[in-house]
Parts: sequence; C-alpha cells; structure tokens
Amino acid sequence: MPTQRQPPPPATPALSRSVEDYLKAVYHLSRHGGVATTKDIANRLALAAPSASMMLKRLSSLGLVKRVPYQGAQLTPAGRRAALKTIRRHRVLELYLTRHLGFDWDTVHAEAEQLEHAASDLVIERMAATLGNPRYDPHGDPIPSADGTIEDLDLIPLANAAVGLDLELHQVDTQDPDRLRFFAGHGLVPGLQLTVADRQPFGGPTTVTLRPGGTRQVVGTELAKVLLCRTRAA
Amino acid sequence: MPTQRQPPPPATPALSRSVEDYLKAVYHLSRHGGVATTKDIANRLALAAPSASMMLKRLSSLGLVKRVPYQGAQLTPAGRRAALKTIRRHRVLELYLTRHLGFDWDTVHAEAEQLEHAASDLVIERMAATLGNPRYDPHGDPIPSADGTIEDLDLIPLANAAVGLDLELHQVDTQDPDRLRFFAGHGLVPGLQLTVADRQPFGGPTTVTLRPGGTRQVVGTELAKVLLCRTRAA
DNA sequence: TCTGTAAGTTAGGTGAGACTAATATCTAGG
DNA sequence: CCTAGATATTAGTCTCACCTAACTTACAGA
Repeated sequence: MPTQRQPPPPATPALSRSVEDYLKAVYHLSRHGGVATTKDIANRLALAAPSASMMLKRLSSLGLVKRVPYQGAQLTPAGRRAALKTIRRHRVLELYLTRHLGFDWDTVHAEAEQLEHAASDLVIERMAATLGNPRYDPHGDPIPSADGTIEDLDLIPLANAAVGLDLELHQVDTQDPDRLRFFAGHGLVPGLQLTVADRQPFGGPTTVTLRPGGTRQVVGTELAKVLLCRTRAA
Repeated sequence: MPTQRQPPPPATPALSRSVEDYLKAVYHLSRHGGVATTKDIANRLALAAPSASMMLKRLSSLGLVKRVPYQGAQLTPAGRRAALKTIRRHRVLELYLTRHLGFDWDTVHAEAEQLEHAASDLVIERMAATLGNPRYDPHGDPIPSADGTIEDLDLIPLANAAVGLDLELHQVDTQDPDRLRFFAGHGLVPGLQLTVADRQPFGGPTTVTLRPGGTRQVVGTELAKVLLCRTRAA
C-alpha cells in the first residue's frame, strides 16, 4: 500500500522533464562548436519555435544557458553539467536495457528517453555498477562519468576515411530504428574491424572489407557518414 | 545522439502521471468496501482537498470513477483496470529493484513510485519475465497479472490472530521505511513461519515464536496490525 | 544599398494541475 | 429538529509548457 509522497525535496530544485530535454538539445546542437538556434532546438524537440524561444529565455534566467537574442544559445558550465547528467542517465539506461532486459539497440533510445527523467541517481549508479561502469552505450556513444566528464575521441566518419585505411567502427551516430536495424543486419556494429576497400567518386558509396571474415560490404554515403571510426592504433 | 520525438501516439490516450496517482489512491482507499472520500484522497497524495475534488470530477467525466458529490468515489471497471495496471508496474518494479539492483525493501517504494509512470509495458513485462513472473512484491502484496486480475487472499492481521495459531507471515502492509527496517531487522519478512505465543490484554502486545529457531519476539499492537498472516494450510 | 525571406520574438490564449479563500452540505450531539 | 464543526465544493489565481498569429530582425543577393 502506497504511503504519502516523500517530502524531502532535493537541495537543487530538480529540473523539469522539459528543461532536461531542452538542455540535452542545446548540448547536442552546439556540440561541435557554434550555437544552438531556436529553430533547430524546436525541430529536434518537435515543438513550435516560440516555445523554444520562451524556454531559452527561462533557461538563460536560470543560468543554464547563455543566449544572444536572434543569434542562438550555448550551455553555461551549470547547464552543461545538467545536460551531461541527463545524458549519462540516458546512456546507462540504454546499455542496461540491451544487456539485461533483452532490448535491441534500435528500440532502447525511445525507452531511455522516458526513463531518464524518472530514474533516481541511485538507480542509475546501481545499473552502471551492475554493468561494470561501462564507458560506451550500445551505439558507441561515450557515457559521461558520474562527476560530469565525457570522453572526446576524434573519430572519422567512414564516408571520409581514405581508401586502404584499417579502421575500427567505434560509434554508430543515429537513433533511427530502421537504419540501426540495417546496420545490425549487416554486422556493422561498434567494435567491428574493417578496411576501406574502395570509394566511388562524386559522393559515391564506400566499400569496406570486414576484417574477421573478409566479407565485402558496400555502404551508401548517407549511412557512411554516421559510421564513426577510429584508426587502428596499432 | 537523440532523434526527433517518436510520433506514434497510443490508441488509449495514455493517462497522465496525476491521473494514475489518483486512480491508485481511489483503488487503495475503496479497497475494503466503501468509497474513497475527497479528504482521504487528498491526504494520501499530499494535496489540498479542492485539488482532489476537481480531479474526481474529471475522472468521473472520463468514466474512470463513479462519484456521488459530497459522498465519495469508487472506480468504474475501466478505472479499476487502469489502477491495476499501474499497481502491476509498481510492484514488478519494486521486486526487480530488490532482486536485481540491490535495493532494500524499505527504499523501493519511493523509487518505484517514480518509475511506474515512465516504464513502458514492454519494460515491465521484460522485468516480470526476468523475475519468473512473480506473484508477490517484496512486501508480499500480490502483483496484478498483465490482464488485470489480482489475487485476493484473506489474511489475518497478527494483532487479531488467536494465541496458539500457527501462521505464515505473508504480507507486511506498510511502506514506512523505518517500520520496514525494524521488521527486517527482527526477521519479520514474508514467508516467515511463526506461532502466536501470547497476547497481553487490553490491546497489549503480541508475542510470537519464530518457527525456524524458536526465537520469541514481542510485537506491539500497531505493528502487529500490519503483519498479515495466513493460517498454515497444513 | 535595398529588400525579400527566413528565422526569431512578442502577444495572447489554452489546458493540466496545483493553491487559497469563500461557500455549501452533511451529520452528530444536544 | 437544529446547529456546530467537519468535510466538500465552487470561485478565482498561479505556474508550466505548449500553441497560433502578428510583428521584428538579420542577412543574402540583385
């Protein structure tokens, strides 16, 4: 039988679901330098632009975002910390769901998107411990540490890798279930060793040789852009 | 990297967190016959009475509750189904957290209270399957089945059990962490076999003998009321 | 330089879900 | 059977988070 709601409110007022989602959006959009624009944020969250505009003002007054009207926004250190915390939850959940509850990598994103706002820190840390404090989620995205640092490998998209290079596929940078199923179906998952065998000119497809078996695989440019690789550090 | 929010909205509009909480409250309060009053609902959810009053009107117009103004409310069959679904989530989560993530039975209630609104049916069913489709949560509460049926044992509070009876402690009917820690510390957990050794008159404490070792244990009346037992069907 | 258009912002509105204050109803005790 | 006190409801606000419509700004190209 449920009891009264627990009174103890956290010292930090706890950010709302919406605020967490906006912070994540700003984080991802301003990730590679530059600022996050109102329109891009609204698109990413499937909201109307004025909603994003208003929220950016709020986030700015909360000190989570630095905003220049009509230009865009970037996270402040506090905003970045909050965003990374949410992202940690998300990625730990994704990995836990795949490893311990039998989910496929194409479905975990949506599940984690809900759970990330409800799971307590304790739940997340228990999951992380159970998983052996993993460094990457099922798609190869780095999991921010509990203290808010995140690894920043420089990976090269397969689409840009020179022919002849020996690579390790490290990260699959999409959450689209159809694309993810396609990749998994062709063995293109993080950890795969491959060699760039050929690339057609004028933005044509890339052919790779999968290292374990020598299988050849043709990958269209759009897909090759999201296959992020690391050169074999051997 | 997150994608757009998934568009597919469920056929059943999905009840809000608040609605789910109210339905659970009505379920529990009207559980043993009778109706749930505005005041009791408000108390249980730590809200002001007018909030509960308004919500009952809404639930009534949604066909989830049957309400007589100034008298109280009861669940309709649809409301009961919804309540049991939420309760199933809650109890599966409680058990999963204790069995697989190392939580103690005094802390799982609060965690599950949050997660029950965010975990999808699929997550819950995977957890249930992992647990072997359990029938009871860590406190001995029956877990409603996925199709909405719930076991209704008739248990007797230890406080009412006749001296001399051989009993099995089946359910600990509190969510108060302090009481739960106390019970666990004295071995008073579901499954325990015990005999009622003595009871002081005028609402005095009950003394029990724990079956495995013969240890004697004195239990005050307040606590003995929430220790729900089953007579040994031997 | 000027201007058209895309992007951003302001204005005004909605619904959910909460609150306080004021009012209405119920019911036990006298 | 009448009234005091408890309980319920209504009335009026508030905040959050969204919307559309209208207006403002920025900037690229003629």
